This record gives sequence, structure tokens and C-alpha cells, in this order.
Amino acid sequence: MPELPEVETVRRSLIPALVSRSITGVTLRDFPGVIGSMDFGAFAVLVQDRRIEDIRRRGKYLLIDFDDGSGLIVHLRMTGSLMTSPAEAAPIRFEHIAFWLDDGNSLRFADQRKFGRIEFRPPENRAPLEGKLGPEPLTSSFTSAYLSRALAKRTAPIKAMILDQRIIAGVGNIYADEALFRSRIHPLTPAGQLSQQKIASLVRSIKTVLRSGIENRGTTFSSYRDGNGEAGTNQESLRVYGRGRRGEPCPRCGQALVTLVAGGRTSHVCLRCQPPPNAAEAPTP
DNA sequence: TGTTATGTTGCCAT
DNA sequence: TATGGCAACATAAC
Repeated sequence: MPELPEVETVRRSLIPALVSRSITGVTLRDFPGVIGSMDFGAFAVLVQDRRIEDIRRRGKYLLIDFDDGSGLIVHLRMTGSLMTSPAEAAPIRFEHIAFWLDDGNSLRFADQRKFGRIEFRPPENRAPLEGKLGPEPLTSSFTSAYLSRALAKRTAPIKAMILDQRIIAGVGNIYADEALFRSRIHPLTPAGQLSQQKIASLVRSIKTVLRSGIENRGTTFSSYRDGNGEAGTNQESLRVYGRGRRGEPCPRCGQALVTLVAGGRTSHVCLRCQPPPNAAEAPTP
């Protein structure tokens, strides 16, 4: 669920409540692994009395910066959530750790499936993501020239390439399907076979669907919520994701959408608008 | 009631 | 190096 637009929405919704606040304490609930391999006692000492200076995002990671150069690095994976609440509020469902703030509020991290992590990073180790993540798709560094170079000679399906965080940071299954549909590209097309025009179109589509996702405060299918516990509305704007399974009509040509597996992930496609590789070009309606 | 799928990523085998 | 499969986990839907 939490892809770039969702993580960005969480970031924006947390800033008013967290920036300039100091952490007065931290409570671990039932799952020590939520902070990674670090001992909780050591973790608690390190975050104690730290003041939050800023909250940033890189790909699907959230970076909470402290006043001494250290910080927290958060990944929500499939079902993680971060939200604020009054300190006296009861633990939320699947809550694993709570941070107590100097204004009577708190920050809770919950995760049904326990894949998500909220790890401490010392000042000298604040860039563990560089080298592992590709460019931010909503910045000027993500261009068709860049993507063309990255995909050259690659034989893997384009869907797998879009989901590879080393090539583009932050795109997940939902926005990948939406972008491929908009650009009329079949997800199994070998990445290196895409024309320059298709690559340029794909770059535009990725930027468009991500911006739309942010404007609509994220896509909520089941568990995603922002830092205030509010659901997003972008699910109402999706054209194909989730519709293939029910065979709903393509919003462009009306043919029934289908699902297939590409890059190891369920993909929702219109086989007329997104012709399979080696098939004839679809008739332009 | 059992089986299958779920928005992510890292590890492992080929 | 590039690619593909699968596990980590809990729950909902079929």
C-alpha cells in the first residue's frame, strides 16, 4: 500500500505535529524486531530527549531527523502505519512502538504484518539509502534520457524494472500498473525493446500518476492511513488497478480488463490498449 | 475449514 | 551481473 504518494502524504501530515517536538520517552510493545537488530535499551537511550528537526522522504522511506544529526529511518512495507495521538490514548491495533512527546502527544508505529521497520541511524550513517535507490521520479533528475539509459539492453519485463527501486525510487504495484496503462505499454514488454517515444511517455505517466496520488492524499484499499488516521481518496481515480480481477471494462476502449503476473506481481491490464510484446500495434480508437 | 492473495523488500539459486 | 522465485507475517476473501 504505501508507495511514494502514501509515504509523502504521511510525511506532510506528520510535520505539523512532530517538527520542533522533543521525545521524552519510548515504549516497546510486543515486537522487538520493529527496531531492527538494535537492543531496545540502547535505542531508548539514543532517542531520549532528541528534538525532531525535520521529516524527509526518499523513495518509500521516511527520514526523521534529530537535532544532533542522528535520526530514524522508517519503512512501512505492506501494512505499516505512523500516526500521532494524545499520549493518554490506548495503543492502536498492531501497535509495536510508541514515542512520547513533550507536548502531551505521541507518535505510534503499527504494522499488522510486522514487515515494517523504524530504525535508529547515528549521525555518521545517515545516507544508507544512497546507492540503493534510483532517482526521485518527481524531480528533474528523472528524465527519459535517464530511463532510456537504465533500460538499455535489459530483457526483464518493464513492470519489473519500474518496481526496481534502484532504477526508480518509490513506485510500487499500484502506480506501476496505472502508469503502464496510461502509456499503453504491456507490463511484460522486455524493457530494452521500448521505443524512445514509449519511454518518454512512461516517464510522463509515472510523474502524472504519482502527482495525482499525492493530490488525493494516497490510495486506501484497506489499511493505509495518513499521520492523522485519515484515508486517502486516490482509489477513486485509479483506472485499472484492482479492476482486472473483476473483468471490469477498460475505461478507454471498454474491453474487459484482465490480470496477469509480471515482475512477480499481479498486474491489471487492457490487452487491447496494451498489446502484448510481439503482437501487432493496437488499433487507435 | 482450508487455500490463496495482499500494497514490499532482501536473500538465494541459476 | 541479470533475472526470477520465495520467505518474512497476519488477515481477509473465496
